[in-house]
Amino acid sequence: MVTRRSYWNGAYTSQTGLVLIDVPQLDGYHACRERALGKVTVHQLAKEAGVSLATVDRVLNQRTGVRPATIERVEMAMERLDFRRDLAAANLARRRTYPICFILPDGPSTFMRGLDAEVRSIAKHIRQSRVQVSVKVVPAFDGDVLADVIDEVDAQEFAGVVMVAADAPRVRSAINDLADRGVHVVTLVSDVPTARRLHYSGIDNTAAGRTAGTLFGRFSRKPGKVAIVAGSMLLRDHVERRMGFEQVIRSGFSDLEILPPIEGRDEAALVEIALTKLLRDEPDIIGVYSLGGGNRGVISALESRGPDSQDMVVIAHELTPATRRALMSGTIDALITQDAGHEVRSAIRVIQSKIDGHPLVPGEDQISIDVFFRDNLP
Amino acid sequence: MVTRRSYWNGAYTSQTGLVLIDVPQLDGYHACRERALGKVTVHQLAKEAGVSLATVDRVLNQRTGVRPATIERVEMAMERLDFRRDLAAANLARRRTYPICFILPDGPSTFMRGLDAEVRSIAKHIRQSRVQVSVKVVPAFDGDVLADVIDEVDAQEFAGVVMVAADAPRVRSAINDLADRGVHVVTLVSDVPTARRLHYSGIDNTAAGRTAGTLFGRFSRKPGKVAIVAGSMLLRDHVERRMGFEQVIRSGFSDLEILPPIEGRDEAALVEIALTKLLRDEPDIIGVYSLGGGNRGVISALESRGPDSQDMVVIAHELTPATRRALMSGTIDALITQDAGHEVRSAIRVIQSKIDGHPLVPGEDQISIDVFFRDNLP
DNA sequence: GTGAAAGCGCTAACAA
DNA sequence: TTGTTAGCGCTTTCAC
Repeated sequence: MVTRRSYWNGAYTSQTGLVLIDVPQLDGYHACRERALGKVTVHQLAKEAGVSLATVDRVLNQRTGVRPATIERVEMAMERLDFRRDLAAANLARRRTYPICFILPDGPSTFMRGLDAEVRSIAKHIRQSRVQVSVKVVPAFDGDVLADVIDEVDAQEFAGVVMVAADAPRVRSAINDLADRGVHVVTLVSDVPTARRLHYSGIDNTAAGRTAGTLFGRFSRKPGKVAIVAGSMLLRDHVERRMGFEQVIRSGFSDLEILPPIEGRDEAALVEIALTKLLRDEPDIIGVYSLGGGNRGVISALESRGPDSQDMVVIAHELTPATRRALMSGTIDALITQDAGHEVRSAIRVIQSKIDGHPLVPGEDQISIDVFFRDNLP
Repeated sequence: MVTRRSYWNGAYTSQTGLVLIDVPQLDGYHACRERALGKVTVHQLAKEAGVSLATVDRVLNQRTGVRPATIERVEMAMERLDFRRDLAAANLARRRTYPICFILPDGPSTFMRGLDAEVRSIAKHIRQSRVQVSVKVVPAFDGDVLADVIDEVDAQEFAGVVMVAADAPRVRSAINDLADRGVHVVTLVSDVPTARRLHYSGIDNTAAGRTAGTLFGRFSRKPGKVAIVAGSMLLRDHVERRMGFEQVIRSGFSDLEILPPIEGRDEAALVEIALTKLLRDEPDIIGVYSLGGGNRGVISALESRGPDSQDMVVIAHELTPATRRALMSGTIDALITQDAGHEVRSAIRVIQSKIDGHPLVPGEDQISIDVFFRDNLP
């Protein structure tokens, strides 16, 4: 029998070098079982404190009308019994539901259509957990309509609103008004950091742009010009990606010159025409960075040029059937993406835990930037 | 007033181009509110079907002892009322809990210590949702002890077991036995694909290795040799990463020669000595790929060499204080990582939904490969 | 200020 | 084969 210190904490003894700890206390092997069976309830808590259920509940929910001395007694008892209230039971008794509204942009963007589909799919799957999801679709690239729609949201009807937010002044104040009406607002994919939204569920787009910049710089083998293709500069995500990209290229790869962006409003045909023209006019272009809108147009423009495009460095955002194909064929070198499903689920959980008044499990709100090459496509 | 088809589905009419849909049916603006208020319960269902609560319950839970005709009647009523049972209420009545045991490797690995801490933190945060997490720590790199510990798991005590699994024959059969005893087994970080585990919660390590290979190949500017540093080849994760890496280098970057791996068992000191020696003996080494164990040793070996290391391509796995610093300082060029918190939460959810007999929300079990450069560190 | 009692939506004895 | 009834753990009237 050997006794030794383990690397992390505490000591253990056994031939197998095994240790079993109940979380968070280190009270030995049987801790788990005891706790599992002897779940402490409000009844036991009331008995221990020598008060009634109602009083326990008042203390638990910090309601008024309880003598300080009584509060003290209940809290002591909670401490002694290691009481934790059962959230599910509490919510059942409260008949609490989570009515959430998603506001998503309409338009031809494959990414946005996918996001929409994701929301509906998730909505369907979580209806048994009292989450009721509605979806509103608004015209893309129109901050005023978006602001109108936000203004129209009935604060009695929805506890939370999740939106792909355009960063326009009217939108910002509409978000603030909505928050003031007591609705939890979460921005999705594209943020309005200066508005009083509860949370932003999306990637750090500046970091994503920097990632694209690093990849671009290190993949390219000769000096030259870089074409940028954007959807619109109304959504902050593209603005930030471009900024991050420029930061890295300017500071680390000064032999590359970034051209002014083509704004294609997610319309593949427009993008294709504009990019084809640009590639013809500027023979020094050594690569393309597509911020996310109109990828199909980028791909067409590149592929119809033929072998000239072969040694171009092409980096794009979002994983769609088109970009996947282009990545496999070599037209695109790397894809920076975000998992729309993660973002939607995370947004819902943030609102849920806010309503529950229960802290979010740490990290539950983190959305990471995915990078794909032809070799690691899922 | 304009009527037009939207891009995704159905039609909408309004000046603002706004549409509000309840999921999943498109039954107009008020659908959400109606459903929110008029939640269908087993009582209403029983009344509608003209049977008792108990019978409804029998049908709902597919218990025996109900006449086919009665089943039919209840199911028709469910259909008619669009009934969905409230999972939380059901689990409350059942007094269902989720006792889950994590089996994690001991040892100096910063990643594993972080994983351990993550499990404990998450465990603490989800206790109010009837999830009871225990942690066992076993010596790393010892398949036999791991198998013993798995054999010792009490199937009455734990509904699920999550483990960082060594891929050894005894471990595989221990997992199968455990599964046969009715315990849901989830592998974490490193898989045993041939065992009857319910799920693997971790990244695709072959794809991760391929990603490393692509980055390495494209970042390197001259032919030469590549040093590989591994923890141990008992865990499948390192084996697979190496395989993926070699695939890409062999097929796409044939001017690079991969050296046999250094096995450091996560011991920084050992790794440092071995790598220092290797770098001295093989002057043609143009870069290092560290599969994940002993990164601190890799960094020390590289940094103590001084300026010679500057133009080396260095790719490593896992984000720790040491690798973060090295990435910032330029010693490491890219980091391939996994989010331990995501993996742990995902593992728990998979087990929970299995116990609930409720399908997992799609994508909830997906773990993505993160790629970090100095420019996009979180 | 405090307590008794009736639910929340579902399950599970135990009868019938 | 079916129904009645008493909970699960917590909240919430409404009395005292």
